Amino acid sequence: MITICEVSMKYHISKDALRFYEKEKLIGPIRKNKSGIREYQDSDLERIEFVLCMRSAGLSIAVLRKYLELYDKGDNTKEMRLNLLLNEKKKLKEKIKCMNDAFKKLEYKIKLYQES
Amino acid sequence: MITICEVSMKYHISKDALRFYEKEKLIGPIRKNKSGIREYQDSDLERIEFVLCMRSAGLSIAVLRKYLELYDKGDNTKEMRLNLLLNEKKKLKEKIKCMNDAFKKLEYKIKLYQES
DNA sequence: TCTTGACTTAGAGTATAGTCTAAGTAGTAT
DNA sequence: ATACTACTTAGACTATACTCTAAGTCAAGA
Repeated sequence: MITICEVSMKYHISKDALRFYEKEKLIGPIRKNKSGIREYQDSDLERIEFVLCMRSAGLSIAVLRKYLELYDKGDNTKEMRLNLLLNEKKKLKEKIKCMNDAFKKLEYKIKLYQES
Repeated sequence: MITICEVSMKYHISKDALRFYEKEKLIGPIRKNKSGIREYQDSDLERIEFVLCMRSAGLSIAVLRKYLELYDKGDNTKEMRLNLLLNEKKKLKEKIKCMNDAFKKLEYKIKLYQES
């Protein structure tokens, strides 16, 4: 049972973003106390970690919602989920390759500056 | 002397984006013929390649404009340009590391699916 | 009791990076 | 001459992912 403020600090993400992710069904619905205040459980935190990790990899809100929707539908969506993940993995691999290439070019450009 | 259509196909980028980059001062101003049609020179293409490469690395339009602005101002902006590039390189390195971590987690997740 | 501060909501606003539309022009094909 | 196609412009619109605002509730401290 940890508050939105604590979750926000723990993961360096805004409270607004946490509520936004909940509205977009990436997490939650988070349990609320009698005053309507969110109380995050350990299971919520795991899901938040997963979402943040995948977001940092560039997976879109829409793709994550799709995945988590399937997940919540149960076991017979496993193959669809796997395919979705494989597809995202492929895209991510491309992207990383692309960024590595750009990184090398940037390094080279910097080297030229430092030589002159 | 190559047309916007050819440049667009060569680099797999829309004609709108090419005009947008020009408006944002990332490229050009591109020479135009007496009818007002753009005619891209080799030097334009080099700049386009640089811009696309850096965009694929995640450098923002604003950062690129800043860099190219300094570049067009001449030699005494060299140190500022170098610092700008070093800063972007640092950010890029972080981002790539972050994406690699996420990639590994994605792979692990996929492995779990494939084992079950 | 009153104020303070942190929370709540719905919905408006922002930043980034294009993308699309409308209206017009120029050169070519019939 | 007329139609067609590709180009031009300014400016409106879109998608994504938040971020902010306004109005209100609740619990605790002075």
